[in-house]
Amino acid sequence: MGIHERKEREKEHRREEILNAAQKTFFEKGLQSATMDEIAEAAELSKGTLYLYYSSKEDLYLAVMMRGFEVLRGMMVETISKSSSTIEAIWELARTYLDFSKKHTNYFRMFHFFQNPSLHRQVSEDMMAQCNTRTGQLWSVFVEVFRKGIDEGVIRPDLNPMECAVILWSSSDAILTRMDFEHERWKEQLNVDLTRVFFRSNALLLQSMLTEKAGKQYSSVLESDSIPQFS
Amino acid sequence: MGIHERKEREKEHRREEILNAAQKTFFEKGLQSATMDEIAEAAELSKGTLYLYYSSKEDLYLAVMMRGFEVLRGMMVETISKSSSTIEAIWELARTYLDFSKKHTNYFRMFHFFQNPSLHRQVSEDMMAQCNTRTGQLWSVFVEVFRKGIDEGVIRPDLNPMECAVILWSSSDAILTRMDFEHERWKEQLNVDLTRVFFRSNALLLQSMLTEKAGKQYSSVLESDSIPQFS
DNA sequence: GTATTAAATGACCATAAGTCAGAAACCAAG
DNA sequence: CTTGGTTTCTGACTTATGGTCATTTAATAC
Repeated sequence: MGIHERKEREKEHRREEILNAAQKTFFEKGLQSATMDEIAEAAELSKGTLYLYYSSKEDLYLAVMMRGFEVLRGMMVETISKSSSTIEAIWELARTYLDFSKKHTNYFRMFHFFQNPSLHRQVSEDMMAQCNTRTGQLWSVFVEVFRKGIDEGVIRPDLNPMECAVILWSSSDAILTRMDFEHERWKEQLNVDLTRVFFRSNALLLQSMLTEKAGKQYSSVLESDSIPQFS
Repeated sequence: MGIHERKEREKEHRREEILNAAQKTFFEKGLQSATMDEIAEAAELSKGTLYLYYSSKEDLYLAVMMRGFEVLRGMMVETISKSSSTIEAIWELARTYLDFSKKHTNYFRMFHFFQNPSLHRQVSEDMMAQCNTRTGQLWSVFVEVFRKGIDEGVIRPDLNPMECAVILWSSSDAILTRMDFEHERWKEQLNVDLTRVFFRSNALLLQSMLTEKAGKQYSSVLESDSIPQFS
């Protein structure tokens, strides 16, 4: 009988509907200000039902956030497929994160909640484990590119691909976060264009990561005073 | 008459006592879990009184955080005074931030709440302005060192001191945050030592920031596979 | 048609930030 | 010392909200 299967599908569908309602509400109001009653109303369900599918507001928030991981991963994979060299791929992956932070700011902001466990109050072990698996997938995309770069002899062999990934990603993330919240303030009060700083920072890091050989090839691009352009 | 002055002093003293109680409570429980009733009890005052001195829990939290700014600024100024060259000063300032994040983790974590306005619900304009003034003081310490480096010809003249400061600070901050929350996970599951990554990241950035002349002088230090050591 | 299981409900509970009318403490003047 | 006014403090109360659970409703099996 297919009844059991149909019920499974309906259950999954309900989970998705709740997620849609939650996403809409969280995007509009943020984690703190969105209430479970609002989400329930948006989902046309009672509050109690939400708790049959997600064990806390924070879990629900992280479930929405994971959609962001998927979006970002898709963008990253596409970027890699379009790049014609490993160095270009690394450069463009960082730019992809910039694009993501601008087009999907709501997801981008959600990441910070996940990354800062001191903000967690009701996050379940299970949800945390799921999120960690997903971030692992993201990391591996990025790490692989560096590994390839080292194999090809364009990235310094004394560097560890994982280290490179952490360094470039962390620095990008930090600047994008600042950009998100204070782009105007820095621009107007301090005359600093954080977008420019973002590319500058990546150029400086990448420059130091290149082998001597690759350095000669790419130095003119990376040292340009305008934003480096590969393609 | 000195009555008015005495009352002012007492009022200031009360403010400090409340801050002490709040610090103790926030350090133990964090922003979310600490309650105003607990803080009131620790301060041996009623909850209502707290609101005569601070207009919200979040304002009180930020008031505690600003003590952290002062501690960090003191450490930074001392580091500069002990450094025998500008490059060493830059390097050691980053290390100082590492030390701060380890010795004063509670303050360090508070900084993230301040830097992420999407977490703010009841922060007053006034408190925000005070915090911004203080961070401005911190930035200027760091920016001045870069300016000096450019003047001395050891930092590339095509770089802007403010940009350099943002880049090095942001990247340090991001790695220290990861270290704070996931040092063990990265060490054990991925065999990545984030402390090493921290120094690596700074070495890579600083290397690219140096002028050719200074590069020759410092390259051996910055390219060493162990943690660079200036003094 | 009836029993059993699954899904959904919403009144209810507990917690906690913030308020405010009144109490208490303090002070100056007579 | 007393009185009246001012400042400071209090804690019961209001309001908001995350999470629960006994009960209802719906679906399925027999």
